[in-house]
Amino acid sequence: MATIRDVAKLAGVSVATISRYLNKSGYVNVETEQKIKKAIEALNYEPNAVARGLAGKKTNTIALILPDISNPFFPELARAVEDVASMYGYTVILCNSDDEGVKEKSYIEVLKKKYIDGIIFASNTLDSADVEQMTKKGIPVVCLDRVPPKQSCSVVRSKNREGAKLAVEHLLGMGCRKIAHIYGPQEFITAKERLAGYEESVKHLDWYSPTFMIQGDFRIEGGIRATELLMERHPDVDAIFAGNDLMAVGALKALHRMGVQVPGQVAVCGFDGIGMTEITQPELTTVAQPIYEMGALVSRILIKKIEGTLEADQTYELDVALVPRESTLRRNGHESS
Amino acid sequence: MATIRDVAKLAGVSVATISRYLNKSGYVNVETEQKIKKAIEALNYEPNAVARGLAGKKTNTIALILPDISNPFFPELARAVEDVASMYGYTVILCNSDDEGVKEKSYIEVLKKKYIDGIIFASNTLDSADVEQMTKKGIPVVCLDRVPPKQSCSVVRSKNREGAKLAVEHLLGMGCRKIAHIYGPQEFITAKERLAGYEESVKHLDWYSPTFMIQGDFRIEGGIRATELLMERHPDVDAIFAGNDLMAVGALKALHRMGVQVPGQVAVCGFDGIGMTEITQPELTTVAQPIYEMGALVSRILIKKIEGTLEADQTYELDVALVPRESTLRRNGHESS
DNA sequence: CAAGTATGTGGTACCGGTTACACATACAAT
DNA sequence: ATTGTATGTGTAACCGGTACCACATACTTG
Repeated sequence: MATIRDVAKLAGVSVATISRYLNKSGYVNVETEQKIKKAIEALNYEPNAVARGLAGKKTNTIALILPDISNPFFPELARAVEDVASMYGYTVILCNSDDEGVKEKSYIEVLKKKYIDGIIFASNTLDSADVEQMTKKGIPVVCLDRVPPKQSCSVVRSKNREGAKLAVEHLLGMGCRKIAHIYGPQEFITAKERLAGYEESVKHLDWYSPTFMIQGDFRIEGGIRATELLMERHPDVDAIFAGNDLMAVGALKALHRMGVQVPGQVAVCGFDGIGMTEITQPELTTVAQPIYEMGALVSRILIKKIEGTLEADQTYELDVALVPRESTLRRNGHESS
Repeated sequence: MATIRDVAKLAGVSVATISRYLNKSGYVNVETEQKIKKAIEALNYEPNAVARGLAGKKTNTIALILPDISNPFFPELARAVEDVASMYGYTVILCNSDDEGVKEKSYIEVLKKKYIDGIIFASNTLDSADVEQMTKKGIPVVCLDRVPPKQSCSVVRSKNREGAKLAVEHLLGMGCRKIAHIYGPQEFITAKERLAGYEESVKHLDWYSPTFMIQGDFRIEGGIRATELLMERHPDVDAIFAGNDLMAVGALKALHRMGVQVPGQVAVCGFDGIGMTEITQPELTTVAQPIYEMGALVSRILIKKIEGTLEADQTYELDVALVPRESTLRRNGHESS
């Protein structure tokens, strides 16, 4: 591998000139430029990114810390992040935290040592102190969907509360009368907000009772168990709004096992808009987040922060959209109990 | 951030000694060791990975090049790769090639400049010349499921041909009489081998005809179209073996739309064992590859190659297993045509 | 007692870039 | 003629480590 000094020698100029040429910083004579071009060509020279990183403290690398890439929500997000990053010349490091603080911290340690340019957090646990510490040290951070208590970094999120309301309204519009909610772990702000949105939408209804709200775990298994519990407790529910799609899938599975017709007897609505919702039978109505857009946005924001094009930290709230599918399809408003 | 020179000064020794201490290379007196420890503690010193990379040409970073992380086969794989990598102190860079040679090459360029320690290819296009060129330059490469023509690197794959036979035998055992196959793009060796396995298993049967083999695209959409075509051409098939799970899902969808009962009228079997197979209705029988194990293995092999613990390139063939589920469940052997 | 070996440490070149600064020249404005 | 500004280039320190080599001691061993 040729080095910048080889190029300098061959072109008959100094390394400084080569460097200026490469980075388009400072003056370079047109003729000199030609000579340099030829030399680079001849030597097949490629500047060494590590040396650049050391000298310039910039590695063109960002990290994406998420709970688990095998969670179906994240692949699309990761794809978006990487697409945008590579468009801007950045490389993406993947980290699975399992939502464990210890793992997150240890990743951060390593990433700092590697002069990573910035971090995207789609993982939960770290508090605003951690984030502040990062930004203090000059490492830009952008959070996704999980807000540190005090606003200490840019955040991209979507309208969970509104989404939950959309879901409830849709179900009501479909003629459902008793709508239960399976909510996710309350450490997750998304779970909390969706629950809040649900509660707000239904608390004024005459059938309302806290017993219609059941805890799940944001995974299929938890959706199954919650549904079993729910149907035992309230055989009269005619709709389930799950806090995410995985639990909705669980609900579908559980109902199917119990021989309950979906949407005939019970309608089911999820949240997130992951691809899975299109392959269930019946296909799942869901409140879709613009997952790809979120990833692309979060990536773009991070890069802007890195490159100094972005001033203040900001929160970006993206719209969600109800995607009506078969799992909530009812002919008219009067099939319920 | 403290540097090694700061530590040296505080501990009253030279940087060489600090370096020896850090890397456990060469002698360090026990007392000196104590002093160094204290100094490191006091300064909160963390060795700079980039500087190390430059000096030692080792970055403790590997790259995973795959077609698309949003393809449901890959998240689990990526997770396994990253788990093992992080266990050994390596960091993983994610690259989506979309199976396009241009993108692959451009990733490789960047990765080389970054002194990446090794690459895992789960992407298709590059030929053995490319791979050889890499290994010549000292960058270890391990391929997954996609074999370069000439063995020029270690390969992890699974028994596609045998898997296809398992599938056919299973379907025959379930009493199916006319088994069709939707095969994937023949650029993929996996598609080719599965098709070959199918053909071998059925060609001696009296109903055998090439018209039972239909091209798909390894995605849901292609599975749907292939199934439509197939059912039109052969309304008498009673089983579909799809070359991967996504196409099997497509088959399921298409059959459902046509009002064909699964498994009653047509049994469906997939290949891969992705999570999706458990959420379809009916749940999908599939020939499962040990996806996580494959990822873990490929990662472990790469790291061994990097660290020189591994001598010769080798091909690892992993077993597949038929996972019988509802989509092929038939009471007895005589429901067919 | 001389030579050999294990232990312990420091000096410094090097990895391959970036960049501050000094210096040189050309041309325009005062 | 003098000052100023834009253009163009080179020297060398620096980023923060690694590692080769020289050198100093302390014990063995023949």
